[in-house]
Amino acid sequence: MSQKTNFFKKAQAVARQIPFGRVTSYGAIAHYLGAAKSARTVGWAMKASHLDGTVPAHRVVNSKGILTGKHHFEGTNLMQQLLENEGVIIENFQIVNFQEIFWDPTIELRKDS
DNA sequence: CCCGTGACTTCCG
DNA sequence: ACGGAAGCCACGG
Repeated sequence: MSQKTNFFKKAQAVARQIPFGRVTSYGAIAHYLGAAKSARTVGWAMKASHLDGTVPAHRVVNSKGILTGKHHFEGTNLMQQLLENEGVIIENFQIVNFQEIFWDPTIELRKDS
């Protein structure tokens, strides 16, 4: 199986399921995976996912809605531009309507049909 | 094999 | 309420 690392694979899977115009946090994904303290590893997966090009890592920010990983993207404001392009309001590299567009996998991806 | 780093979060004092 | 330290997982040297 290609599942070298469940955490990595799962984090990428969740990030990939993020709907358009929505954002989430590392902790939310980590908590959904059952490891709230492993948020850093989620960010690692984002980096790898970004290299993979199949996961919208620009939709993933920290708990404060700040584009922490913007510096890891191409250029400097690419991440912000992508989010704004989706209708996300960002000010000073921070999502203004973060709570409004926050997408929680623990709630949205609830096994509850 | 051991140590350090990293796009974070939570707990303890 | 604020500040500092620990925790967790994976990868690189």
